[in-house]
Amino acid sequence: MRILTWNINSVRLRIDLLARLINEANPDVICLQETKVVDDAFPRKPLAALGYTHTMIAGQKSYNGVAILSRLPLIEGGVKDWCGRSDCRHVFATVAGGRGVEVHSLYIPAGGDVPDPALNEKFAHKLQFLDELNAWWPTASPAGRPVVLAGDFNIAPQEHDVWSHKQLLDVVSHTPIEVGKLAALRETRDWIDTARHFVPANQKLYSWWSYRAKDWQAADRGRRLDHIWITPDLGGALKSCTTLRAARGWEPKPSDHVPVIAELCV
DNA sequence: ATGGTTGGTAGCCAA
Repeated sequence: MRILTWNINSVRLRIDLLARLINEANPDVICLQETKVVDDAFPRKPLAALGYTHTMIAGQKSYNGVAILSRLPLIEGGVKDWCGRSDCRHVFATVAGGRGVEVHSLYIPAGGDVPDPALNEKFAHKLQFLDELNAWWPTASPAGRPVVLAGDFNIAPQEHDVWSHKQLLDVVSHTPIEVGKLAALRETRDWIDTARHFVPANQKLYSWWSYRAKDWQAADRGRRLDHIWITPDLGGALKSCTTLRAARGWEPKPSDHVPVIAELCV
């Protein structure tokens, strides 16, 4: 089973790039973030024509929005709300058949610009969101069920998940407080970071490059914000994890995030 | 030190 995650930054604007991605990566399950569309206007028809007839979608006007698209039937799915908001950042569903893998598409708040929760409500929201996830995961989903947690976490946890560790220590996405909370989240289930399972910690690895750079490829000031985590019971099934760096240059109008794909023998 | 771009949607807000 090939599971892909992508912050698509508008599913309607990039439906043709999504078709290209499907053609190149051949995923069975697709987790999207920042779909930016209400459910009634989600482009279901072109995706059904490509074989993705099973969907779990939570969207709203203008902002956020997550989805799971699958070739295999989805069962027992739902939407999770955090921080008392219904802002469409988390959907989940179990993929029928095989080992019954539970897949989550997650969009953690970006957190604004100022890395101080007392001065910046968005950063406070991000930290509270992480605290609530940390409290929930130890009790979530039935024991014994394998889980894939995929999405835009908006945090680059390791030194070489950013272009300059020193220069980004005070930049939201790489500050010690949020990195610490993400480390706590990893401990809730002993999650395996699938990308780093295959790429050594001393090697740079990014999934996002800002639109603001004149030449993203030349500057290469990226961050690894997009992740696919799996529970340890899937460790033996993990065959590969690929970050599609080339997608940052796809025309027209690439997303600022690139897809990440994990391959599991389940 | 600062500003740089993009998407959704109609004013700026969010990333």
